[in-house]
Amino acid sequence: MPPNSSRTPSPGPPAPGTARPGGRTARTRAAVRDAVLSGLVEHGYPGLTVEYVAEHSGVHKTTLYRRWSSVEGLIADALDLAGEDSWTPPDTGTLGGDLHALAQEVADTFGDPAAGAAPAAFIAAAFQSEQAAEALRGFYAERFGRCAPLVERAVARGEVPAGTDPGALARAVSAPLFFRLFITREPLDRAVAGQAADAALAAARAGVFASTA
Amino acid sequence: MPPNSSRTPSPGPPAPGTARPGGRTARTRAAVRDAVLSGLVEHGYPGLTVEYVAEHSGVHKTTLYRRWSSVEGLIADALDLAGEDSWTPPDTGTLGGDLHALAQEVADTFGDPAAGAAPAAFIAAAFQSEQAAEALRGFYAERFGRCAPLVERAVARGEVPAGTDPGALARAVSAPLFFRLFITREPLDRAVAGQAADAALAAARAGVFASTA
DNA sequence: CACCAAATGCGACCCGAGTTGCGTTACGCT
DNA sequence: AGCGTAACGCAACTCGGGTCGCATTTGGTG
Repeated sequence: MPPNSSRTPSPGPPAPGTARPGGRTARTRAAVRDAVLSGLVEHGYPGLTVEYVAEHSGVHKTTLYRRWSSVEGLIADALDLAGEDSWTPPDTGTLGGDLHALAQEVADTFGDPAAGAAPAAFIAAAFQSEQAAEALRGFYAERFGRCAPLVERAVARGEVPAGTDPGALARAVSAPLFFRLFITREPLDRAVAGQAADAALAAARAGVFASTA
Repeated sequence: MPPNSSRTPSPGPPAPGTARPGGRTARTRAAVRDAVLSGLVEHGYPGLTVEYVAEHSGVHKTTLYRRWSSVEGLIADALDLAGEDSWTPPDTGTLGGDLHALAQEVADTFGDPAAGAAPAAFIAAAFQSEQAAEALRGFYAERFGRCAPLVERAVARGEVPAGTDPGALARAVSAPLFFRLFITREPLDRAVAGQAADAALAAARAGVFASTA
């Protein structure tokens, strides 16, 4: 089973038996996604237009509207691609170290305009289209799932209570950072990232994220 | 000094001595802001158009573009109005109670589509225009400032260490909620809100938000 | 290899957001 | 009360996003 879970009928490898998974369609899709990503870093989300993608991908405007229907659809598809990477959570030996590394990773990503443009666009697109919102939801669910081993190691070491919810802890680390970046629009430095990690760690130790006492 | 701090030259009561703070301009501005808010709850941010505001406010399209320049400008101005309310943080007698009440308030606001439409639009607009982003920044800075007494009371009661940063604590409560709402696009129930309050409380007790030890 | 359907290319068209120039109204001041 | 100017109303225009109908290519299939 391909990492692309099904969504709307439009994009994605059209189910291994149906239609034509052939070469041209795949080539088109890849070219389009490259153009979308380069467009995002170049003009940002507000400046990304379907016509730009058409020119820089060699795919006709009509085709883009037919298969992706809008800029948000293009971004949602690009998000699927982004979710297929091989990222794994840090493993420093201690929970505190892992959480700090995780927070710094987020801070560094959005500190670099080029690296942060695409993720920011994904979040912005979710305001405009339910399709993009669902893609985001799936992306983060899968991403937080990858953090489970990190928490299990900490439980095994006795750093946090048994029954600690991995997802809740992972979310607790990221939330303050994204909050500052995209809600309150405040600057994000390493001190804030460290504080977020510390706060999540303290809450986890107190058993706030443990289901069974 | 009016609660409207100055920003771009365009909107806002034009400084009590200059130009003409007169009746028509003020009436126009009020009518426009009403139309913006009703438009947001009716069509949401993606569907809010300048022309809609023109029709429902009785103010001509040209005037809107002249004074606010775009939909994002209109929203930024409406945000200033929203910041002028008389909201005060809860006071239940205990820090835990206050934080829980705060979290529930956020959850309830965004649980109601009508009440949540405008705030969500403000956040969305900040992705499109720096003017809206700065308005948001100011709004939340002022809002978190109002939470200072809440934390001071807790310090006086000995519930959290002296030197606990009020802003950091207030942010810690809201962050997980907004994170779920607008970043990961996950549903938000009362249990999650309660957990956010508990996590912030645990971190505060552990001294994570205290500057001096 | 020939055929059919899916997928793409292509240009013309429509519509609405945003702009411009000018005339009109109303506020503020003497 | 009367004047000057800021603020607003108005209609026409431009321009780019998005759509439509049809021709063309591509890939799977018997």
